[in-house]
Amino acid sequence: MNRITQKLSPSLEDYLEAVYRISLNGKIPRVKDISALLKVKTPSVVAALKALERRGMVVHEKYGYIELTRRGEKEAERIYKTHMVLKQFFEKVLGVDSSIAEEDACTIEHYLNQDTFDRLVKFLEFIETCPNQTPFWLKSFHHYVEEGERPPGCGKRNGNKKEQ
Amino acid sequence: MNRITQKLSPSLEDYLEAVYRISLNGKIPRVKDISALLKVKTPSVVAALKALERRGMVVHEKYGYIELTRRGEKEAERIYKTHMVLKQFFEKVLGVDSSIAEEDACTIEHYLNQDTFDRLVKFLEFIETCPNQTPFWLKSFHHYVEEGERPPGCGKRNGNKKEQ
DNA sequence: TATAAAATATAGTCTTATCTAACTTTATGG
DNA sequence: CCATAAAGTTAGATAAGACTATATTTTATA
Repeated sequence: MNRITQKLSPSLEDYLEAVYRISLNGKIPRVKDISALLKVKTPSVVAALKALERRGMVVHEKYGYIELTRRGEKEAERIYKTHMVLKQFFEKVLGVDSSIAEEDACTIEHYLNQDTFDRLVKFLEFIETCPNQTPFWLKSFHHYVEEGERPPGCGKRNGNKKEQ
Repeated sequence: MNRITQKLSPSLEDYLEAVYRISLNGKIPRVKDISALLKVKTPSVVAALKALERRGMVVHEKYGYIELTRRGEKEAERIYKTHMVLKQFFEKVLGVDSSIAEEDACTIEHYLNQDTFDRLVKFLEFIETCPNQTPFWLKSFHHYVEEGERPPGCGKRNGNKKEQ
């Protein structure tokens, strides 16, 4: 049976990511752990691992070890990074609850274009490298969300010079 | 056959949105238009319309008119709004190309939590209602993306007072 | 170390969503 | 007004991804 090169489906990406995350936690990934993490039954896991194996992403010996290949690890890393970036954005920028941010990140990670991802990374970078701990505009936005109006002094700088 | 109340699948949401968008353009939606818009074959459209009808979202008479129900229109509106908000964010904030922004919006619209959506709306609102045409920080971000470094004077305000 | 329990695997079913091929209805231009 | 083209529908195939029920293997324990 030849190897399949096609892009992974969202579902298979989830399984791959699960293997990766369990490994990150220092555990040896078992079918049961994956099934618990993704809330699916074990036969679904076995089927998915078989599909991932056909795609050269994991090695899975019957009743035995589950390991990422080089390719699988790189791919899982990419997905996981996207996940973390999205979660960070939802939580830290938009101020969404941690659990909802997690949920959204978990689905959207499969659909974000590379370019969009790159720019989102830059956006977070831009915020983090601000000379202030948290940029004033971001504090203002959070104030705006909580109070329904901009804080005093927000947007009083550059442009709109008449008002300064 | 009883009506199904379950949430629509991403695929059905796409069909519903397609009907809505064609109607918005002042056209009477035809199977062929939907198939062209979504790049699927006409039998897929017919099957989807049947499923949407079972869910009380459209009325479709054989060989005849396709119309949104009240419920269908409300739902389509919600999806379309999400689409537009996402596209706006990708394009205007992140600076992603129009076609990629469209593509990402088109998939992600199906997966965004209400709360995340609400905050994204507020975020765009926050930007649009800035006393300046475009907030300084947003210009700075775009500069940062283009040039690889923050423009002079970025982040020199409030907090970090020692450096001011 | 035999056996029960836990983990894993297989077989087979169901649903969703797509397709192609073939058929039916509607629209249109001589 | 009717022949033919265009549009729409039906039937049947296929693939993915989940499930249940059952079988098999491994592990733990009495």
